[in-house]
Amino acid sequence: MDYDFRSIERKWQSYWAEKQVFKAVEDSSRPKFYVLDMFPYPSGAGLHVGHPLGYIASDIYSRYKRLKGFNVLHPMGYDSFGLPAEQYAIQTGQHPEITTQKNIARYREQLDRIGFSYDWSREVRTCDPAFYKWTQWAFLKMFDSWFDPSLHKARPISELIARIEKDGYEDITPEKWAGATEKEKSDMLMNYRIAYQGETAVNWCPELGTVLANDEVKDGLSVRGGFPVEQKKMTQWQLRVSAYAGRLLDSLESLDWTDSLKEMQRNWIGKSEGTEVVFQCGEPAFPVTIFTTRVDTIYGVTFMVLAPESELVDKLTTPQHRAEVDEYLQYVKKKTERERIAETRAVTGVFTGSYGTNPVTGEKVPIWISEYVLAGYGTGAIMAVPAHDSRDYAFARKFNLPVVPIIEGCDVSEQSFDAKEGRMCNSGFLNGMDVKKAIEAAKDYVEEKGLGRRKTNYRLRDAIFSRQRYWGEPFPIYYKDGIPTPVPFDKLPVELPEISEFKPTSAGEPPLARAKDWTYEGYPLETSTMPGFAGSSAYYLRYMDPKNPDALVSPEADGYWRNVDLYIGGTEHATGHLIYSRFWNKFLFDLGYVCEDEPFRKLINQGMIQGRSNFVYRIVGTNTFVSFGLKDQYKTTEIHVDVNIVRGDRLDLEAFKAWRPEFADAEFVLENGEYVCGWAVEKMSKSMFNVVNPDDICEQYGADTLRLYEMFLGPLEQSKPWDTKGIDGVHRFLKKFWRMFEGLNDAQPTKDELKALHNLIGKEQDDIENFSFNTTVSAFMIAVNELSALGCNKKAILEPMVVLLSPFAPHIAEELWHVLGHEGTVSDAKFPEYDASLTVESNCTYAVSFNGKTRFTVDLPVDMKGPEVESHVRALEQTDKYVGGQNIVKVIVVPGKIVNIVVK
RNA sequence: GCCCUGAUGGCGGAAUUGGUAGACGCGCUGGACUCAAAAUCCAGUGUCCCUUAAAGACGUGCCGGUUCGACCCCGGCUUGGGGCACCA
Repeated sequence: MDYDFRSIERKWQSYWAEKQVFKAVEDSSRPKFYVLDMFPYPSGAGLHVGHPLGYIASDIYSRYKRLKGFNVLHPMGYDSFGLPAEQYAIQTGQHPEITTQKNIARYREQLDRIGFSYDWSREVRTCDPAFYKWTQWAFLKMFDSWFDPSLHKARPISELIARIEKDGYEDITPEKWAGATEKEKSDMLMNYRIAYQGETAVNWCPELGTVLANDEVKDGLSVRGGFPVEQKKMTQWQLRVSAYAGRLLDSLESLDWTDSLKEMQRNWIGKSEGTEVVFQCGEPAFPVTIFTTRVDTIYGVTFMVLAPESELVDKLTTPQHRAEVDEYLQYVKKKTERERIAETRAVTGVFTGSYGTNPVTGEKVPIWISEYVLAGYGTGAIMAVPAHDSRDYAFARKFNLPVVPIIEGCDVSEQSFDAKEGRMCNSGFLNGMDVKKAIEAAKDYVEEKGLGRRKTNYRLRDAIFSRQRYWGEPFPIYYKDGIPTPVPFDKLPVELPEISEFKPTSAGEPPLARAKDWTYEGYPLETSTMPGFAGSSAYYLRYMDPKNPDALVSPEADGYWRNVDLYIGGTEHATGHLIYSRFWNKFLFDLGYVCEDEPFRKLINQGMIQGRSNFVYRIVGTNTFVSFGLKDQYKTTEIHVDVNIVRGDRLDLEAFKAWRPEFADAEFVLENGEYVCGWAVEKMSKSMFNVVNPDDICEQYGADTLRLYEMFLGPLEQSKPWDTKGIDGVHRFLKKFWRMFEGLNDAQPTKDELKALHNLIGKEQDDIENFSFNTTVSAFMIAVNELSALGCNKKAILEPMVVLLSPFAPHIAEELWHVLGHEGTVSDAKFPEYDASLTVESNCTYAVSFNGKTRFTVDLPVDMKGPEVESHVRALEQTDKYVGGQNIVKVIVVPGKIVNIVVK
């Protein structure tokens, strides 16, 4: 009987689907385990062989956990709102809904062929109104909340109102509040809401006609599409993510994520502890607060700088300098973000004509304006210490401002001295102190004298939440007499309206402005939509209770599944989705809707699978192609050739002629009768003709082979090129395993057979827990080689082997499970018990050497590990028989060979 | 510029974390089976010296150090990948 993987896989895939084998049901008698994949955006191109890598890994882990007795939740869905579908709609007029549904169907088909153990009854789609109802709900909850800085958590806005009415809050007195109009009250509260509307400089992408979040922009270009992005001041919905910066940073500690990913988040959040200091500025003088992390350098201040966008610019510009300043502001305004990056570190600026007073020295320093100071960070104003800050230094040199060093012996003739080391000088009460001490002493001094206070700043900005687009969640907000007002919860969802065209209106309004009757109770609804990350921020919660019409997730379901135990996905979401989701979850946690503060306990980033491209070499001016080894004898051009007509770097000549009409009459210069192609590792993409479709692999080798091979390719977290060449090895292994079931018998296993099996059990358990799937596959091959060399076809050995294989190659495992005479499914089996004593021989004689010379022999159990052997030999030492009273420092064992004893 | 991260045969990669470097797979070479091919099986396969073997020497990007012992730890480079980049 041959290994007919096609019919086996078809059979078991439909069995799993019909019997709903992987349906997860809350069950408090069993421990839960939640394994999640980052759900895909269903693009038109379909899946290539690189996409399922993480899905296969998470599936193996899920199936393994099931064998270990866990109640596993392993769902899948689609992140189905987004720009590509809408861009496609604008070009073709095809409704995004239609293309999205089509792409989802195609994705599902491809996923199903690989044999995943998803509970499809829990599928979610972010573009489904029943799903985005809860995205809108969360937004309204944020609108209806404020961040209480004394509690460090979100509270209902009603509590803030009560507090204002009673005692006032910040600059809102009870009298001011009582006398305000509805509109004025709404404006005041906007400054505190977690979801709020505010005017800020935003990333505006004219080509896409929308604003973008910081993580959606790279090098001044949009991540989607690569279009230029410029800074523009606009009123937009925003989420007060920055309020959570401290908590997002602190609880990073508790997460089981890779260091590099945590580091990326730390950098993105960008905590810096410093001091705010007040300088009296202008004429007549008024206070200006600056932020610095180096108050200790305050004696070295020789000028101040304002951001061009700062409100202080206008106040501090003297009439004599007005024209010059205006000209500079115009110049800055015209520049796009991209130009700013292109002219890196071009030093520009202008003098305001005003002076500020150093509160410590009483000295007057000039106030300048420069684009190197950012309006959005700190206070938009700085004190400049050119001797000890490289940016201030460059500015001082350009505009001939004085440079005053305040650290003993530092040389500032060529560059600034930025290091926080040395001894202070020229600094009054700080003189003689070590810099690190001086930083603290200066902070204390400033606070004591009432000149300023300690302050922690974060780089993390609030998230811009509006997109001037169609294919996203509509805001449940309408404008009643110009006041943003929430649509009541029981009227959610606010469904996306049908529109005729998906472009912005000619007046530049978002596409929703085209919708007929886009109103609520006669008032206009918000016309922008939510960004892509809105729908993906809480989807993992919805999987816990996907059909619930009354809550995002019921307290029962949430209390059982709690949070994601294992999350697998790409590193590209490090500063986007993974920050927003954590923020979103913390917000819901504050309000008591979820029971865990963090959404993803452990996170693994799978590496990318790159493409391996092949090339042919056409002799210039001909239609003759020369083989790789001979190409240097001719003048050739390198042409990408479809990797699917190349096998082992040998070109299929007939397939090549049929590939493109222009190659139909191609001629070849061969070496040893073959055409050898060149190759290179590149990104997997259509244009490189190196895309390998998982469907083709499933057709040719089967899903089990694909799964094993993707894991065998290398460590999960590492990027590696796909090379179909090696796949025969794992396919051969499966065939070999299959053949072992011919002549199955009930004989008692021998010791060697048991050893091979238990070695594998131990190895697989360790490896899977460490996500080292590639070495597990190797271990399997070793075990099967050993067992087949022993001629083993005994049930007692093969039955546990089938269970061990089932997470990796589930289809063949199910089939063999039935060959062994079982009913039901192998996923109901138990993971075999590991008996360590079986994997080793009882005793072994070692030569004991000291400094390379054999001293004596000793009998030791071979499974003794280093420390055990050490204590064993130490015990021998007590008898004074072996080492002659010398002190043993360390004992090293190499099985079957030498024990090296280090003595003192 | 700063922060992560990697570098091991012809190739993908192992190495119990300081203890036999190169597991496993691919490829290659030779052999068995076959009229032949495919499939399958067996043997060999880091480099150098050598007709071969034994034996030996060398060998984990480079230079140096610690150690009885280093792919692993320390210092200094070279280089691939990723992230951040006027954040005061």
